[in-house]
Amino acid sequence: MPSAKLSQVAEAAGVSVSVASRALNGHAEKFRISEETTRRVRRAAESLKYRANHTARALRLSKSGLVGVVVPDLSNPFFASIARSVSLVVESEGYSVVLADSREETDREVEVLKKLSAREVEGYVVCPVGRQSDHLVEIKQSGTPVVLADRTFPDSDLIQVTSKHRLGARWITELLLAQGHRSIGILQGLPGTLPNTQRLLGVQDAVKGDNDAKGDVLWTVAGDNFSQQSGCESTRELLAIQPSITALFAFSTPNAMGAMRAAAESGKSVPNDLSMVTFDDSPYSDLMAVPLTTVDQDVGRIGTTAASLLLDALSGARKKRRHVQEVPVKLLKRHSIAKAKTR
Amino acid sequence: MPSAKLSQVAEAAGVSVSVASRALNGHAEKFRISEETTRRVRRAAESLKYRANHTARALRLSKSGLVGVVVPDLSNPFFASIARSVSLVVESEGYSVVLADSREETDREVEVLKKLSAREVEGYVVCPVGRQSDHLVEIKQSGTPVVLADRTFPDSDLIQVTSKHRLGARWITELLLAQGHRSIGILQGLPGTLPNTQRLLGVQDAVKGDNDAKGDVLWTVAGDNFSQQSGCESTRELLAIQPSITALFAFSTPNAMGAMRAAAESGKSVPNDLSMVTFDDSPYSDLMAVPLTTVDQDVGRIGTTAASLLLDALSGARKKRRHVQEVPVKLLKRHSIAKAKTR
DNA sequence: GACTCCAGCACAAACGATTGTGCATTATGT
DNA sequence: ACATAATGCACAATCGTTTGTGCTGGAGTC
Repeated sequence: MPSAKLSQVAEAAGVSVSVASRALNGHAEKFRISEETTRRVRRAAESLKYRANHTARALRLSKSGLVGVVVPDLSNPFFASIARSVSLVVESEGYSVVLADSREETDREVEVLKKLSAREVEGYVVCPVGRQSDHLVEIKQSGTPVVLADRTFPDSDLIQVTSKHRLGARWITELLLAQGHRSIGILQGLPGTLPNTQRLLGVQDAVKGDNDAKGDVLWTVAGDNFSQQSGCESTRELLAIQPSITALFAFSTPNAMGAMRAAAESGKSVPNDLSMVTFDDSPYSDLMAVPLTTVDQDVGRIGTTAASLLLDALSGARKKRRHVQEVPVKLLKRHSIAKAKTR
Repeated sequence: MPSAKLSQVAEAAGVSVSVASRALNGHAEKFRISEETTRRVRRAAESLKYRANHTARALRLSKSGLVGVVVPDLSNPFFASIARSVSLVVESEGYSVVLADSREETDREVEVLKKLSAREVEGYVVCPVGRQSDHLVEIKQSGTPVVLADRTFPDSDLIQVTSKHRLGARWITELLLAQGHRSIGILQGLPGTLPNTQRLLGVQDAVKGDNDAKGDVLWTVAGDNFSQQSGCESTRELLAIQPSITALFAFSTPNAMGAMRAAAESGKSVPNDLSMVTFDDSPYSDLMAVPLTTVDQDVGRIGTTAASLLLDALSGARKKRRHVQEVPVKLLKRHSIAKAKTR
């Protein structure tokens, strides 16, 4: 049942469409519509269950009321949570979220962005695949606000929000150092992305900041992606090349999971033979075979601040805040760190 | 940069808008546009980077090209995966997904559905909160296709897709019975919802089908929701009232997690003192302290079949298939079942 | 009583596409 | 050569809103 049109409301109220429109949109005073007429229109609208046609309005105002959210993988709870908070926030301002999944492929990312732009979304929240930002700044320059979340490009002047990766990595590395670990394996995320480089820096911060830890050796290895699979293989490799490591810092939980499997294969027990920590918490981390000590990102907050930054941009508010926002992280100490054995 | 309008393309090609429109939409032959003209229009469109304005087209054709997806909680990987597959599938037909999260509240569900209808979405995939379906059949009757996923209402004639809950529950219960368990606790999901009742039936099927298992006792208890919290509390309660149970069947993984905690508190070890199985797999189930034996739903397939059923309905295809589709489940045998101790 | 003035509303033009119909011009048939 | 048909395109209405402007009638002023 195509709901009532404005013209029907107008007719029912005995006025013209223009009056009906203004009455319903609160422009009554500005256009000198009498209170009584306004009431009549309101009543007519209600009794006809009038709901303004978004499409028509969108066409007239060139405001679609849509914001695009694009994530690399919606089945990843991290991104799903971001999408969720964004949706919840922008919705309160009358916007709806149209969703796109880039499948971790940059090509698809630019493709879905094109599709979204054809839909005339008014703004984007995107968790970029990671290394390229040209297409994103292009969009921004074309006038549509873009806010980045998680993977960011500080060199661009895009609005962006991310966790305090560096600080978190530093903290958790300090934990490792404090337990005497001097040979630490690092399971990287996607090299070249901001979270990854920041975390690497954080690790170095910790090492440099610790006088005792001079000459510490970090062995880093990179997987192709965030899967358990890749985590397992990389760890196998690492353990083969450098069996002396006493601790492993995985940059993602699935990677850590894979690492645990690899450790088990090679007869090392966690945490006794190999301490293990990770970035990114999973909902079940504390129920794992060995509860993982992790640095936990505040996903919800990433999403909500991204959303409100976008809303600011949409309402044309000057950005009072810096163009890159960092949200705090938390250290979750559980039981995957043991004292380093003397070698 | 508001991309080129059709009128500009037309002008550039030296034709009228109507010709331009038809040329670009493949109606050239039908309306006797010469090939040469068609080519000119095409070239003009390309060089101007013309992209049809979705909004205008939507208004004219009353086809928004949008489908609404509403889920109770996007941060739950189960629903996120459904949303993802739906998005991926409908996108290939030119639709986009607009997302809504009902926060497990029926009120919000009807509210977001209203919003979506104001946006003139052409169809819905909804994972209902669970017990009420009136508003959904109402939408369907108003002419917009609705496909239900997961929680379904077989009595309505809505199109719906769900897992073989009954069969899965039967299988896994049989596993328990085969190990001699005769007193089994059941941690229900949302009572009154189809998955829940079906699973309950499946459990009974297993018991009735086993001649040895006459007089078996099932102790069921229901939590308020699918949280660990609720699983933990319910289990505490259950163990207090009925300490003799030797196995526990949780209808969701978070519930099972909570149950494990409760078991630990009361000094019972899993699976030695208490076997535990669950419905719904979590991505990390096999890395848990004790890898859980579960019946695994094929989430991706739920999503994709829901999506294609919706596409069928949108294209006006007669529904050749039954209006409720059941997708297969898989038994994942891991290590959370032990032989029942003789009492 | 003729003047202005203002309240209160209606008209009509957009927004950018699709589509039924009309009008030339050329081609065909006899 | 004349009627007819086919070809190739342009006109204009339409989808449902919003909004700049114009119109009307009654009150107020002198």
